[in-house]
Amino acid sequence: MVQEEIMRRGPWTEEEDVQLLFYVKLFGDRRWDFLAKVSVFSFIPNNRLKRTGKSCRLRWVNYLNPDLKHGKMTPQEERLVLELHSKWGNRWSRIARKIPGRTDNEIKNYWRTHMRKKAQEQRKKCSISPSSSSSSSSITHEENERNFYDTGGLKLLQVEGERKSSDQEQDGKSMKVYSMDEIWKDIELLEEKEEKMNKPIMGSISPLWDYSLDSLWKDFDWSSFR
DNA sequence: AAGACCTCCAACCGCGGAACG
DNA sequence: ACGTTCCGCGGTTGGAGGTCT
Repeated sequence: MVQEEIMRRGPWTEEEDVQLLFYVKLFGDRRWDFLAKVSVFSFIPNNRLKRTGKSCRLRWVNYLNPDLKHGKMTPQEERLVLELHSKWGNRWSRIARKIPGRTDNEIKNYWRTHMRKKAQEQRKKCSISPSSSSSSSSITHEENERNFYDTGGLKLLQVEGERKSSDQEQDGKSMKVYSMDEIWKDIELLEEKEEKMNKPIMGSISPLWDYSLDSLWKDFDWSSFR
């Protein structure tokens, strides 16, 4: 299609963000393809959003949505991710739904980088103590690392004695680490503190976000949104 | 100082499934 | 029932910025 040829790709500009916010405000955050198509034919030349519906949705879901938190994962959130991943595996969107303000992409990225680190540390341990890799095991370190991602790092975490395994869960034995209630309580406490101090504890917010997009939120009347 | 390497994360791709005509 | 369109998900990639040597 000719239209696809003029579609922009790559990083979003601030101008595009503003345009997307405008169209989301106008049409809601559901009909992405429609939104993208309509925006291309805008009568206002500078307001034409040359992006696919898919790209628009991604930008909104992962960045522009005002419900999102930005910044580092808190220890509470990290624990929650571990807990939920051990339960559900790589069901990122499902995990994300249980962690307010975090996206599946964010959690996925977090998991990949942090769990890779853990896997590498584990690999080091393996190489230091070759006895641990018995001759009966034909699993290479690379495979081990891959297994770590695929299984949610359960095997390696078991070695570390940090977390319970889903196998155990299936056996009906539950090794208590942190209950969901405890985690949620932790988050609530943290948020309470945050309110009292009138200062966000939940991660550092990107200066760009703070600086340029803040004004956008003010301009939009989110209460009437959808 | 500078090049190599690493980490992080935004964005893309491909696929499956739901919705709709 | 079937084909088409759209949406959402999980996996992957690439670039920017940071750290190491």
